Amino acid sequence: MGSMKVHQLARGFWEHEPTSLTLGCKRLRPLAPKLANTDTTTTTTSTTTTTTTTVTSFDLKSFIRPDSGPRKLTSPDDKKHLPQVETHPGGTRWNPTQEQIGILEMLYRGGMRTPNAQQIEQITAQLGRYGKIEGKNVFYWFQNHKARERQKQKRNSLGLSHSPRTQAPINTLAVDTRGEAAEREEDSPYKRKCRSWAFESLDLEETRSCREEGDRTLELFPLHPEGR
Amino acid sequence: MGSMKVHQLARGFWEHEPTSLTLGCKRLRPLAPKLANTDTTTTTTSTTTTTTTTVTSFDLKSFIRPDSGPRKLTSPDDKKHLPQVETHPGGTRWNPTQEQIGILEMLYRGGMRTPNAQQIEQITAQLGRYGKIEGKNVFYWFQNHKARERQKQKRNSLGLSHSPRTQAPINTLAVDTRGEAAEREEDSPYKRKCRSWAFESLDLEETRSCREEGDRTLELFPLHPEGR
DNA sequence: GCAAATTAATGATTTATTCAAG
DNA sequence: CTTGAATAAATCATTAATTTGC
Repeated sequence: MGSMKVHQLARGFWEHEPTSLTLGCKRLRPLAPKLANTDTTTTTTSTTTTTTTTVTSFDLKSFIRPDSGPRKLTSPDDKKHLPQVETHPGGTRWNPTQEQIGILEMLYRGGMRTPNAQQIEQITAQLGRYGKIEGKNVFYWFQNHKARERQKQKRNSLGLSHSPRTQAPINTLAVDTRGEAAEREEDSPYKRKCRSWAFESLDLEETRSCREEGDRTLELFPLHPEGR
Repeated sequence: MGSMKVHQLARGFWEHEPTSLTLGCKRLRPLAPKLANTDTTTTTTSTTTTTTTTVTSFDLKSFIRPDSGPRKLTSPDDKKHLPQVETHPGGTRWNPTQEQIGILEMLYRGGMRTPNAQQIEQITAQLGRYGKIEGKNVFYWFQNHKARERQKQKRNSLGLSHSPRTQAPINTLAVDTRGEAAEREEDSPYKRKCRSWAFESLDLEETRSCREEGDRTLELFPLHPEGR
């Protein structure tokens, strides 16, 4: 469940010791035909690794072609998933509970627009009490909410007040269903703050393959399968 | 240097154990006036900690207002940084070495456009051999390079060939200074892949304040000061 | 009443712009 | 003026609502 590992293995990766990258963990890609050209399989991800060869040097080939590739190989039954996609029980995307949304809206009304990493962590921690949630969800929520409030407001101001003015100062009374009053504030577009950041998931399959002990895979977030 | 901690403290945060979150590390927000009523405590549970008072409830106030706000409090000397921003010696932003760029361009020419988290890690690790670098740099590089190659190409096609055609098939001979041939490929805008993710930096000031031991702050990336 | 078919919301990504360090 | 960094806008893709036919 929601957890992140980032221990051993992660350290190895991120700290990029000048050594050979210790790609110790194989990464066996189930599919990945040997031909490898065009390939479009979507997901696959990975690094590819032309399978076998150990890898110790940079080996550019293994990087290119993030995904995509001919789906041959799988032959008959195709990618009808089923015995595959089961890795994560719940669903693919975050489905906020009422409490979570309530809190988020409160924060938004309070003036929060682009929380920084630390704030996101805390919010995530708190919201986690009401249901599964990750930091990225919080980040995205604010991004989306901000954008949509903005466009909603624009629509309104254009919709029922013909004069091009009355843009900023007046708090549009054309409220929608929910009270979404406070929006003015000092939204200040472009403020050049620091931004939230982190690398996530990777790919379920791959990560799985690396699993040896039971807790040192690399995943900052509870990698949700979504092979999207 | 480039490393990420994410150990002790981080685990506590991200895993959001239903317990009290142990926000041992203060977090004192310099600003954030005391007003605050409206409260709406909702949740309860720790986190936050408006400065001194221990705090045990959600306390939204401490979240809002990522930054900005009346900078009173700090009183005289202000946030003139200086003795503060020193955490990272070098400069603020990544300054790629020739080798790093060479490799990145190779990858780009090889067809890589939007590497996923795992790829970014590996690339970062390798490029780290030639100089300080973080995953976000790699991420941004690809993003920027892709965008700029695109606009450059557009400029060219419009600039020196009037016929709206000759857009795709021909490899524009109007090369700029550097060889940037391969650009065609199947760039496929919008592919809905999985994306890289991670939370970063936070804020120098705040993070610093948390510092107690010497290595268990929360920062997935070597927080670069840039108080931007 | 229910379940497939549609539509409305909105979570998640990618692309376009903008800012600013060097 | 080049380009790393960050934000905003545009999109895609799911999921929940809502409607419709039985």
